[in-house]
Amino acid sequence: MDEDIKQSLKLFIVLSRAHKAITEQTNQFFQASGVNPTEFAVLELLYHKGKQPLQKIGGKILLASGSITYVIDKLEKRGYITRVNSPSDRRITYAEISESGKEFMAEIFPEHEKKLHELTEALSSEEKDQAIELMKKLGLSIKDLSY
Amino acid sequence: MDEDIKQSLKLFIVLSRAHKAITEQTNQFFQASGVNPTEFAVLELLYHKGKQPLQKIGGKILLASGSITYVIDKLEKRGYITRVNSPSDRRITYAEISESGKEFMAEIFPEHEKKLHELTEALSSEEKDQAIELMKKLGLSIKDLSY
DNA sequence: TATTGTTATACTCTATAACTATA
DNA sequence: TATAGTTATAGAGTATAACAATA
Repeated sequence: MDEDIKQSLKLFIVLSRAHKAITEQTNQFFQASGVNPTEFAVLELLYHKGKQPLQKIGGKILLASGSITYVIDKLEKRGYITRVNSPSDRRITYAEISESGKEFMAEIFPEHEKKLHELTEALSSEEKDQAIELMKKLGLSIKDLSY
Repeated sequence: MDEDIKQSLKLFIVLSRAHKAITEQTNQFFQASGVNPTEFAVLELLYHKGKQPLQKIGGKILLASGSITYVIDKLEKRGYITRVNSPSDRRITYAEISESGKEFMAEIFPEHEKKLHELTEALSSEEKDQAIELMKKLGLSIKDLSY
């Protein structure tokens, strides 16, 4: 039992280190591309899932409404997204990725993927499948616990 | 090859989610205990490895020297650590955990471990060993890459 | 000259609360 | 009344640069 607890701590430590090692690299890449991780997350959402109400973006990225306004303002000033009014409910504003934003993502997203591929090449394809299963199981179980 | 790239992206996503799910819980625990993750990291270092030069702490936790001063000031004000001069090199200041800091860690560290154990109980002991091996391999390989 | 730690300063990100407008 | 988004404000945390003390 005591060994089990140490094992769980160990898992947390190696998981954290692996995550940190990867995100240090990706964040550096984001920064070199002129966006921060939050902005990239918003752009990725809009790029892959289409336009979204600001409220919903806040829900996915876990940001308060005032903070969303701030992030969306920045992306809009940079020309990567536009605000679009909802015709059916005039309280709602959508954020939609612009042509310029699409070009930006079309350029950096494949690089991001490629970088991730290189960063994880220590694992074979089989090991990655194993790791995916284990991390999925772990992540999902905790999401369930948090209610 | 294209599938391999998608697989790597998938691994990054599930790894990030699992990590986020866990750290959300641990950070909440830290906050309830009155410290932030950085402060906990410093305390843990001093608790388990003994006193350290401020410079070295900054290296481990990845903080600039000015930021270290800020963090150490906070912990010192709370009475969890003390500054100790080095007799051999008068430029150096050690941070050392105080009795009060030890008591604090003696109380919360086992809780932290227990919490981690509960959070990871979706995985069997064998699965955890697998996950530990995979994450270790991944994390170490990236550290090697970053030189 | 180089290194350690401090000070002063500024910036980024996020949260909170009060507000407007719409429903 | 409740919801969506904005504005104004504040705070935490971090970085940078200039500095003093020491090596």
